[in-house]
Amino acid sequence: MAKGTLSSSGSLSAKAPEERRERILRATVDVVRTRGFAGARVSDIAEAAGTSQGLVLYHFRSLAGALDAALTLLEDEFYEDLARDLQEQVGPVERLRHMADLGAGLGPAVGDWRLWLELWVRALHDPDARETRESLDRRWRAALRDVIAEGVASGEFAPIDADSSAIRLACLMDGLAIQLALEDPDMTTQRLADLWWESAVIELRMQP
Amino acid sequence: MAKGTLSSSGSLSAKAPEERRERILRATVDVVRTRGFAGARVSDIAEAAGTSQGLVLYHFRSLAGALDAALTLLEDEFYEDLARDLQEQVGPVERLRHMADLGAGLGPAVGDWRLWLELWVRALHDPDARETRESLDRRWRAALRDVIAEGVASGEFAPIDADSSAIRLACLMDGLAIQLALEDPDMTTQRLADLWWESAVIELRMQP
DNA sequence: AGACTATCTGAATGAGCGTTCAGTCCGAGC
DNA sequence: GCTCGGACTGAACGCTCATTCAGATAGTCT
Repeated sequence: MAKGTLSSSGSLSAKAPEERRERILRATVDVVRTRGFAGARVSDIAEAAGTSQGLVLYHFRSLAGALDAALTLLEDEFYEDLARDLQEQVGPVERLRHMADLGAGLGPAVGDWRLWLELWVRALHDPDARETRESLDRRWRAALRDVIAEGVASGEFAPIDADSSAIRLACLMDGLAIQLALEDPDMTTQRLADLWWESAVIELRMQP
Repeated sequence: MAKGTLSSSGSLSAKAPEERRERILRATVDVVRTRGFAGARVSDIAEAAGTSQGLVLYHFRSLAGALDAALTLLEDEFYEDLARDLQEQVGPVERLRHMADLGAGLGPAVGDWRLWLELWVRALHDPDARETRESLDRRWRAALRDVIAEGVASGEFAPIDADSSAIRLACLMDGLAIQLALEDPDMTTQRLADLWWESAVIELRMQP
């Protein structure tokens, strides 16, 4: 047997606790996704993670602690995914087109818009959530603004104000995404991507 | 004394119960506004209405019943306000401009966007709320589409597809409103109205 | 006046749920 | 081998909160 892991009798002693913690965190995200922040119970999380309620409270200090931890996990992953995804694209038009797909949920990042909705409402009453959501939005808008500014500089977009356009397009994405999250009969992922892209084309006066 | 009211000893007997009910309903809306759907307690409603908890449950069958009733009240008032408000304006440009103000909360109607956010999240998990929100959005979009179609017909707007434009502009309004509801530092009512109007001008290719 | 009903109250009930805790299990170091 | 401590469990505690209920009040009809 290889002695790769630290402890002799197996990977349980050193790895298991962290794995467990991770599982609980994932389970928390899942529960919030299906039940919402307001409906998330410790017992739900424990069940989804396949552990006892006690362990959830052992790793995180309270239910609120688990929810907060899940939130920061989401935030970190969102940013990493976004940065990595955008770097893979070349040129502002490509990048912008890709952002349309990301927002629509066609890409791997961004995740579930229902979670965003939940976060927003939590932000109405919880300062921590407010912080998280502001940070997330800032990053998303900044990414958008940078791409737009890049296109303006390269002449592919009209010389508009990148900030105004970014905020408008970001907000439009939010608004479209709401319909998607709520399963509005008039909205699909494809339609979201298309509508948003059309608006971007008009807003930035792109040439076909 | 005038004998205008039905009962002899005063207006209490015939009017008071309905007034009380109304007060409770208003109180429910207020509580949802401040505490959110998830945070609304029977005791909060009773206190805000100046009555006992028992009465809340007497008039509506349960907490959920009170919340539902408050929701339908909102829906009805929204529609009435919107219809009346738009009738007062003449011409599509005027009407559209007015809708920008309404959405921004500058007008009397529409009410508080925080309530809309709450409704959306409730709609994620509650079928009744989903129904209500879909109905509300349909009406709002229909109003928007009608105004746009009117402008297209009169030549004041470019001959675009009224449906697509309506959905885009409606969603943009939602997205902008979220930032407002969440008190995003980059958003004010005025900025919301301006940003939306700019987008409408671009989208519909209005002439200045 | 007396009975009946709608309205209203405040206390009691009981379920649901977060948190605590006493104790088990097991690897690690002496 | 023995102890120590982190990981973990499941039962128990206590609190919050929706709902129930027994009764008070007052208006209405006979």
